[in-house]
Amino acid sequence: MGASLKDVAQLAGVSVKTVSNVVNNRPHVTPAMRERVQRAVDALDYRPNLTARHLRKGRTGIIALAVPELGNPYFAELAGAVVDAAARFDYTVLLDHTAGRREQEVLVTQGFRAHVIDGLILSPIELETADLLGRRDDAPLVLLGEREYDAPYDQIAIDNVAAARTAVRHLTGLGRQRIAFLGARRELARQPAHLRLRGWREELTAAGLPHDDSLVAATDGYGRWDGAAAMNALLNQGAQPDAVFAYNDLMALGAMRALGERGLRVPQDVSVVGFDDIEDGRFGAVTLTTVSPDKQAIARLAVERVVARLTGDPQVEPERIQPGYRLVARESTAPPPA
Amino acid sequence: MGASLKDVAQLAGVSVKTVSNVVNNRPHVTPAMRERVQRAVDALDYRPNLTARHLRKGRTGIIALAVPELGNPYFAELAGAVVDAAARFDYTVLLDHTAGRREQEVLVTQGFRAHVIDGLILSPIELETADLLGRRDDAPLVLLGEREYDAPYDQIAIDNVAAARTAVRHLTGLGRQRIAFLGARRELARQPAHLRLRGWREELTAAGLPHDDSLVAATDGYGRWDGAAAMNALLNQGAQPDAVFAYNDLMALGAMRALGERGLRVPQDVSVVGFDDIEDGRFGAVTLTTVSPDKQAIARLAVERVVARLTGDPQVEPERIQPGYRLVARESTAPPPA
DNA sequence: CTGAAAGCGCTTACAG
DNA sequence: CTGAAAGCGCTTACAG
Repeated sequence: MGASLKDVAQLAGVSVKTVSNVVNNRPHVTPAMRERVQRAVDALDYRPNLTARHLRKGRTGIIALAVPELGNPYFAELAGAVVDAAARFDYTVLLDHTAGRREQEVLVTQGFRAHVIDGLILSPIELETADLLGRRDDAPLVLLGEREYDAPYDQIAIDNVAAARTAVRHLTGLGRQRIAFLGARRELARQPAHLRLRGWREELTAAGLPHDDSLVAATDGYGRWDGAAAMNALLNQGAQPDAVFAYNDLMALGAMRALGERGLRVPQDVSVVGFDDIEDGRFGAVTLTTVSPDKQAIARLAVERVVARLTGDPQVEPERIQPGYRLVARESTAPPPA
Repeated sequence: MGASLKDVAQLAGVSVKTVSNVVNNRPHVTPAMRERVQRAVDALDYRPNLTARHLRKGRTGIIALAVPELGNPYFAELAGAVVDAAARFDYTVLLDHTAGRREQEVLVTQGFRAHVIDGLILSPIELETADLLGRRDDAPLVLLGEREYDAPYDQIAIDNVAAARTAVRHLTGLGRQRIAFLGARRELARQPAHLRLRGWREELTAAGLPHDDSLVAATDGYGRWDGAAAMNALLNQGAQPDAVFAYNDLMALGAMRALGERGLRVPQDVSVVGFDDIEDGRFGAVTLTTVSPDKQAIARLAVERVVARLTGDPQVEPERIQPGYRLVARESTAPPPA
């Protein structure tokens, strides 16, 4: 067991209050006193017990971040950014993953870790508005990502419809006409890809192109494997897309692999656009064009929001904040030969 | 603020002890009493304050995991596995990243989070034995990965020399003779790739091949970009490898990209083997042969070890535990035409 | 089987 | 400017 404040006070021959003042760098302590206490602190290798401090202050200095899947580089990269952003506010990050399952998301949301975390940043997949409305835990909660909720919580998400339209416009601008969408959900009730699918539809309409449902592939998951499977399914059904807009980069990468296995060349035969701008997309045999959300901003805004709720006026209206994004054009949509 | 034990006791008309017993599922409480207390718990939506509980018990239920970089899928995948393994012991995981910098690693190791974490799992890059010997924090520490230390701590790492030899043997078995190694360190003093480089050398010798230092490329980092840069540097110096063994998959992926840009075909012209078995390697245009460490086992062993130190006899000798690995052959080393 | 009380290690009014 | 004391919300011997 380490030394306590009391031990230090005893050794230094002062009260615990004084030691506390020194340890917390409070003013109004004479240099000589500070020096004397510091010597005792060093001698005993004293380190404050944060648990006790937190019990006293009602704060732990820990923010939880709950993401669906750490194996998805998007969330891994985002988690790294959140850890950095939190560090700037002296918060540390406790990591959860929900596997995108509603029960897990609800659990996290209901504060099963009540009192150990000060706030929560959650990127939900299946969570419903009702789950949020039934929430009783009062730790600040900030939502990330494209699911839309009718509940009084801050949410950080880029404008997914507009971003998807930008991606599709990039494709139509290349002269592509049969643009497939990969990553709709089989179960319509739980539709995270909703907004991106809508963007696809809207932009096709704007371009005077039909939106052909036989070019929409549904999946259960959002990994490389799902992308490859969806691509194969489409091709097996006889679809002949000249472009693919995938729900995310992982699926786009899987789709490119599937296209390659069938001898279809990217970008000559099929242009491909993903979403997320994960590092993987920048180093493949064919680099991937993608919609790049500003992850640093997302992380920073989320942390700032949690901290603001923790320290500020709780009556401030919850907001929907939209960080920026940009389209990064790479080889997978290099212009086809004229 | 939520309700406390005391509030519940008051409402139920019993002592806090009894409530505590019920909440903690202790035996010897009559069903009627349990029922009565439970009703009060529900009415007040009482949830125990873990901070207080932990202060009392001296444990927090939190294990820290410190990795160099979450953006590296290997560590992201490993982190996911650690979170899962810890959950089975009712521990949650607090995530740190060190950027592979010695100061950060030392900081983490010296218990700057003393008393908030029960134990630490660290994957060091630059940490030195001396840093470990100077450690004063008494929270259990388990080391991960290939750095070798002469300090009394548990370490979980596959046999890197043997694993590297397996990779190189796979290459020599294909008839390759000029096998480059990517990922040595420029600064020799801090040499994480040490063991894999030794494996490369030993296996070449065993195969009766020279180990040509002009085929060894040094880097500062271990990402895709570093792999591409190292590959380019080698090629620019006039090296003509017919195979590449990279320190990790990320570098191998970067190298493949660089080879492709120069018109060198994988596997026809150059065979490539990586290390880590990250998912990215399974879905490129050319899938990547790799050494696949058993990540589930690594995570499980690390957590078990921390928990054992926490609950068991602290006098047990620190061990070096070697989980399994296997070579996964994929397209990047498909046999060249005879 | 249950109650009253001490104590984990801090911080913070309250005196002096 | 510093000291003595209460209290954050639990758990756990100790009585009864």
